[in-house]
Amino acid sequence: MVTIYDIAQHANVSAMTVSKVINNTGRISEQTRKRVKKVMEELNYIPNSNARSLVLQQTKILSLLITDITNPFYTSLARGAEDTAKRLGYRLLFGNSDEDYLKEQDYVDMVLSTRVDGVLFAPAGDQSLKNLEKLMAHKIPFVILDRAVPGIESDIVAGDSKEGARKLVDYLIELGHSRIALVNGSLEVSTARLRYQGYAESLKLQGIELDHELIIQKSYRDYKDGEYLNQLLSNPSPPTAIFAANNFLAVGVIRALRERGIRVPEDMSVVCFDDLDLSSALDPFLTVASQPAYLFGAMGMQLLVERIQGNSTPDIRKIILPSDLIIRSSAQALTSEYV
Amino acid sequence: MVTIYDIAQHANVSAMTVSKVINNTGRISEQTRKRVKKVMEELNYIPNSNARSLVLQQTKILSLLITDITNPFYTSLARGAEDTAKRLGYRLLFGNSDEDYLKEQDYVDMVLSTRVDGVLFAPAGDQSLKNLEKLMAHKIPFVILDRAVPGIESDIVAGDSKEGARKLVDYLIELGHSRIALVNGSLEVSTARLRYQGYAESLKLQGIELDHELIIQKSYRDYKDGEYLNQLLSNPSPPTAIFAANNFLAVGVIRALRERGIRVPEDMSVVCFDDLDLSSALDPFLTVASQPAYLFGAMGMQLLVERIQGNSTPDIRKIILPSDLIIRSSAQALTSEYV
DNA sequence: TTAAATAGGGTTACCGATAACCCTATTAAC
DNA sequence: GTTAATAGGGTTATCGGTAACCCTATTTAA
Repeated sequence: MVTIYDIAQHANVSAMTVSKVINNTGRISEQTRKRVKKVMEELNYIPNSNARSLVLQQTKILSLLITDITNPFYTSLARGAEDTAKRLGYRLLFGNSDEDYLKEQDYVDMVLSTRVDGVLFAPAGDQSLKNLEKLMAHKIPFVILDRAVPGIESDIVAGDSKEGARKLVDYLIELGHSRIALVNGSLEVSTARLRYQGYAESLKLQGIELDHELIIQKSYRDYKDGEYLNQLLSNPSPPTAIFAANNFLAVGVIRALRERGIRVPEDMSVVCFDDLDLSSALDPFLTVASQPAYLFGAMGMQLLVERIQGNSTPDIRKIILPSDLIIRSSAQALTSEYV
Repeated sequence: MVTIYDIAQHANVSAMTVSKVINNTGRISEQTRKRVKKVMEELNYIPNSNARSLVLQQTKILSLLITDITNPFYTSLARGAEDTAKRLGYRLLFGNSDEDYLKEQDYVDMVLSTRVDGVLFAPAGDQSLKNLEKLMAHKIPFVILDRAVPGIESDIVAGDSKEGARKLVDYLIELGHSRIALVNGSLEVSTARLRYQGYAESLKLQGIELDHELIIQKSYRDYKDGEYLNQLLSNPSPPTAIFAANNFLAVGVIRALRERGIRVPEDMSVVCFDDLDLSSALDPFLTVASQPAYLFGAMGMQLLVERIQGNSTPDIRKIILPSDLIIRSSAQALTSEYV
């Protein structure tokens, strides 16, 4: 590999002069500058950012950790983060925790040893606390995305899960439903808790009693097994609508319903959090509370870089992005079947 | 940040001894080893991989470049690559070219300055040649994914685009269609060329004349504008089926058809390359030639690491993964409307 | 005319880790 | 009892780049 010393030799200057040309610092005559640049091109010089990082104590690498790279919500978020990072002159190291604390921990160690300048962190859940504390202990700036973690005070970009849930459940109630099931993620995840709260509040405000028999808890990821539906359906007074706490769970619910010969929305209404992008483009079917995923990434990155460059207030900033009720056809009025 | 010198001081040994403990090299007594390890834990030591990379001349970072992070094909591929990289002890730097040669070039420069050990490269198209040559000039090992680039001889993992296209078109012909349109990606992309060839061959073998009026060329990404459909539909003898060269194009085609009040499959059959994962799970609708995306990433990564570690033959390896015809309901027999 | 300022560029030490080699007590061998 | 091995650990140079400081010739100001 070509180094500044090679350039220096060919251009008949010192290595320091080459460094100055590269960084546009110091005093260099136009003549030498041109000569050096020419040699750099001829030799195809590419700076070694490891060496540079070592002395500058900054890598210009940021890192983005998401919990599921196959979920369209996170890929849109990733695109927002990447676009913004690039615009601001940073490289981006991706990581995928698969909702697994151990993978997350591995990833944190890796990130620390890479000495990244900052981390955009979508936590797997409350137990991510330990991993985030590790980042803090090493003074790595980070911004949390999507899921708050109790015990951590930091910049955060999240959605309004409670409000979104309320919108969805309100909508179902408006349609005449009162037996509404909730298929939720783990309560170790803040968004699942908030969506539960939104669900509960909405019911309460409408005078509908909360029935714990109608609440299922799963993981946001394992949507394939629809076993739990049997429990819901064998209820003496089964639900007429299901609120799935995220897109994957909704897909699981709908598949499982269809396998049992239950039609959506004719026999069962289904709504969920997070849109399905391509799916919805292909077939506008699912009624959802859609979150501006791209913005999550873009704004998070913006906050992170501001924090790193020190041109943000020391105050912690919490950005809550609204979600949007998109009414399509997976839920219908309960009375319509009698029409 | 804690360094080996801090550890050395606290443990009352030299920095070299610490290094030896970390790497399990040299001769160190069990006693000192334990003492050093204890200090490392107490001080929360994390090795600086930049410093290590500098002297070892290897970073243990690999890089994955894809052309569209929102396309489920590439995210599955990415997951395969990441899982495998992790298993083999490498970190992964992601990049997203958005099918743009310039972004791709930026990314190559970044990758070079990071001194990654190797690159998994899904080229934007034939003009990626220049970017790949740059990697070669700097002796960075790489494996090409998905799209061959004329002029580059390297390890590659790709799908059997011609065969997949043939299967799809054969199937349409079997269903009685003979006016079959092709909505293709840019011919600067090898997969688009091969899918065209498969299409053409299939028609020829069945004695159907190829009609250039039925062939549309777009980019794999810009599926939103359905303008071209007007051209197809105003044909004196319009198509009864459309073969879209990838999933995004198919979504665009179907949306545009529906906007025009044309039903799929009743009025128009549609098939395409690449599955839609979640979409298909939700609603098994699109008939597709599905590629094992995860395997693309996993095998590519495997090849790359073997190449880097030098335990592969010097011969170039080309792995062609088959695609699978999945018959669902977006295409139907032409005659059925007369039934 | 002379001192001070400036332009243009070089020296040196250091970032954190490792390779290659060296040194000194023990221990083993004869 | 002496020599050769070996265990256990230290020294030094180096990876590629940059900060801080230094040096010298020319220019500028008085």
